[in-house]
Amino acid sequence: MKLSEYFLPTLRETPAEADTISQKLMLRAGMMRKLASGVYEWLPFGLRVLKKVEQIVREEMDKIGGLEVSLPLLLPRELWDETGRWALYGKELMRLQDRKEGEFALGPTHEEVITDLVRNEVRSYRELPKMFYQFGTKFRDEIRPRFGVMRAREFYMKDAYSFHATEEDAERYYKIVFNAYAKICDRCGFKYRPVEAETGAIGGSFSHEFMVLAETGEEEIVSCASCGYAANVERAEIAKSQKVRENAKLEPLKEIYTPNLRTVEEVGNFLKAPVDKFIKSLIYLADNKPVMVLIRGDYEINETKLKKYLNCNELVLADSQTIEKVSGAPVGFAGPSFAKATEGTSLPTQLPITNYQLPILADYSVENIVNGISGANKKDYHLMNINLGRDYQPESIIDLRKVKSGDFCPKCSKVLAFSRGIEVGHTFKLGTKYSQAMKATFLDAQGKEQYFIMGCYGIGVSRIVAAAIEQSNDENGIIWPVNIAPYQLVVILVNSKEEKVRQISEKIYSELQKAGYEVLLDDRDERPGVKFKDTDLIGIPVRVVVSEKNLLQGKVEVKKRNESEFTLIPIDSLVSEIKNFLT
RNA sequence: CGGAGCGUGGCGCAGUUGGUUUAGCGCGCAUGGUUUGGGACCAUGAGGUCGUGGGUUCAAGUCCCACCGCUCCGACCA
Repeated sequence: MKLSEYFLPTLRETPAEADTISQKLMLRAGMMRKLASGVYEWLPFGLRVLKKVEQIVREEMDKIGGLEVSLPLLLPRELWDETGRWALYGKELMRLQDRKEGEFALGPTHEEVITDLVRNEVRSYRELPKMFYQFGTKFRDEIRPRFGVMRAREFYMKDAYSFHATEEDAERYYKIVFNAYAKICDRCGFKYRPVEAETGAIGGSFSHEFMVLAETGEEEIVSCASCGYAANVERAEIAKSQKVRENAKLEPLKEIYTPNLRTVEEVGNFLKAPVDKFIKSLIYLADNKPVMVLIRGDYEINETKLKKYLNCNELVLADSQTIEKVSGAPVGFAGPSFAKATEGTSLPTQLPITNYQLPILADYSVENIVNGISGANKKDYHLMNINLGRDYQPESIIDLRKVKSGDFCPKCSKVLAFSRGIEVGHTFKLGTKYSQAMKATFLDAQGKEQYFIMGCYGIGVSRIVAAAIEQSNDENGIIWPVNIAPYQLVVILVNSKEEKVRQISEKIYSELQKAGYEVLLDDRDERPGVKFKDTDLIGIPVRVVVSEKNLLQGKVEVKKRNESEFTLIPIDSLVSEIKNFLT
């Protein structure tokens, strides 16, 4: 492609809207433009990268037996009612009506559609397994689109769905997809890590996310260098600590006056007590029903774990009125014990120790707190020497904690390391969640009706493009990994008016093309500085500079984008030597 | 949805105590010329419903009201 005939609107200045590196560089390099919040146009140069990534993904899907299809974007409500997701998916689902007021959604994912197709067309175990995949635009009305195409409302994705006759086969195939995803990340030149993840709105029994490692990533992950355990922090389990409270001497419960002291920190300073003596009592509304959750003062609740345990759709911290209503005290004084003690006295005057109107859940971390401190459910009072079993009793004691630096690996007890990543792929083992809801069955070898066992597997193709930039750039611009570079080579004419320079460059350009390379020819009537700056900005892996000076020796200059040194190569051997620069 | 901010040629911005009545600057763009190894220079020029609607006023980019859009922080979310 000759740049003089191309459309590459590069920008010298960064548009004010951009915050992340990839977004800035995609705008500056003329890859995309924004049409609305979270909605982008892909320009020729950007689309070329997108298509490169798409092709890598397609090849790897085809290798593992995937069958490419193309499913509609406009999805009728009825299908989504079958699985209940019309109601459950929430505001993220873009909804619209047709002229007859029929309701539709713009597809955010296609489990319903593909399951409908398969239940209508696949009857026998003999036809299984089958894996269908597609590339297409997905719509999700993100609450806050950001980071350019990384969290957009409309984005380009590969989604795949597999159907199996048995659990074993589904798991066997899950591993195959997992390996294919790793291969895709390898080919895209990523430093990445697959991690255990939560299944979220898609559902299913287990899942993995493929994280491209980047400081700027949205996701936080933990990993264990010793045994290889890796998980999204949302998911990461906590190793249960040893019980130490046996034989501990229980001091009498005391009520103490703590005027206007609400937080663990304030009360801790006041009482000169360490934070790990505190039982933090949080009141949540789970689908509008209040629940109290206990955790040690220096830890935080992992709301994903809590939500999963409660099996609720919506989980929010309760508002102050609710807190006052259920605890009997303003915010800051709630606690798990509804036993009564009077100030200065040593014994509870009255049990019961639980309040049955308010279910109480506790994290493992409170189990070992002996003679702890909590709110007294009374304005300006806290309780000292509160003890599990004697003064309060949660319904269950489970893992509700968010991992924290210094925590140990749940598998091998070594210290966990924290890092950040960009989620470019997600694999789910779905089981029969969708096939049961949609009555999708086949006949097994015994002639018996069975539900399909399913898996689903997504890759954010547009997100991969941004992730690649996020992971590989410098102050001058993008540095494309060779496999997804829109062009591998650029030939620059130092002075495009020099007849000899022009002739030789055109010749080199066409020879390189004939040799199978994707080449840009910068034949614009611009000064060399402009061309060098643009070449660096758009990140072409190797540049060939043709100048009058070097032509005198019959040579051209070849330089890799990520190196500062160039090499002079005789024109005659350029085509044969160029491959050494592309590794 | 809560908090904050912004909206002025393609991009980045100034102008906002109302009043040089033709709204500026830099970049980019067009034409001509000089240049040609890291974002050149000179000259000439094109390009603006000052986000939208309403109001106040002799007079509104500037003040008031409403709305829309965009961005950031948070909550939330594959």
